[in-house]
Amino acid sequence: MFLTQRNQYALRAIVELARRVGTGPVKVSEIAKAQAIPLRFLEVILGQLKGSGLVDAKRGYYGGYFLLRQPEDITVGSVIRFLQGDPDLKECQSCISKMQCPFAKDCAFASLWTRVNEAVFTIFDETTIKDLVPHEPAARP
Amino acid sequence: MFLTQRNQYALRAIVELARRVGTGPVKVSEIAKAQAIPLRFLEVILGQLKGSGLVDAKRGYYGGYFLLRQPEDITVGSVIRFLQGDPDLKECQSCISKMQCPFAKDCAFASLWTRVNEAVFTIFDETTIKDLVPHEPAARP
DNA sequence: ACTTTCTCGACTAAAAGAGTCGAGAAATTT
DNA sequence: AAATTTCTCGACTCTTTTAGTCGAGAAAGT
Repeated sequence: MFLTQRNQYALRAIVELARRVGTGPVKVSEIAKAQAIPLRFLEVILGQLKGSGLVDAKRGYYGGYFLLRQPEDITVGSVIRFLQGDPDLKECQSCISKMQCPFAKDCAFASLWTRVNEAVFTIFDETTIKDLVPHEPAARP
Repeated sequence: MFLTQRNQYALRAIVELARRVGTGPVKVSEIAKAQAIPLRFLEVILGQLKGSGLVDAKRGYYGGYFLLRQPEDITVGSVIRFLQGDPDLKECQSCISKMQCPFAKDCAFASLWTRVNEAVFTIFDETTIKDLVPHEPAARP
């Protein structure tokens, strides 16, 4: 509803990396399998994610992807902001014409969109990847 | 960002009707002109909106669309909910597979989406169409 | 009758989203 | 060095969604 399939894949891929922190680079194929994401598509997505500075990759036999920060230091907001490449939220999306909005700064729609956006990102910014890593059910003694 | 062009048209059409409350039915062509919305497209949109019980129309010479409630009694939330026809938010959009999510009710993603959705609709539900009607700049004395 | 304006369904076009593919480059192993 | 593994890059296709159009018909008013 708020995120495209692609962006959810990206988020889940990062969560998968977070789950495996400390075990060395994780192969795209492993992530794809664990998260049931189409392999070739995931390659593209992870390639993009490298540009964010949040993850990096290594090639070759022991290659794979890994996080550049601790899961608790990566917010969902930062990931989403990177993926969406901040759109011109300054522009009132609902005004008849960008240049002709007679109410400019006080446009009621603009204010509404801004408030909604802030509410959403408040939540995204206070949620970290660590918060999204599922807790394994405690092993039976 | 959150609403399609179409749904923004719908909201703006309702706002336009609100602006003209008390002046009798408003023709689609007038709304289209005032809000710079493609006429034929707006016809479709308003046709759909009739199903919401928020607006109704009358045909013929003095025909046009009009609100069935006061602008302050129509929330943005109710309009959007109608336009989007509530999607299965109960389903976790981010789990690998709808039926195979191992964390079911406690899935961290599901909780996140729910919270975001609630935050958004809290704002939408406390904003009425009246709030969106622009205040005419006070006439010079 | 005649005009106006909504009404209905089908239809087309454009854009975004999802997913695929082949060939190449860096690491590692043998 | 040769073979293997795995990431890398750009282009490409397929599908779905969104946007927008159109013609003919039905109610309301003059």
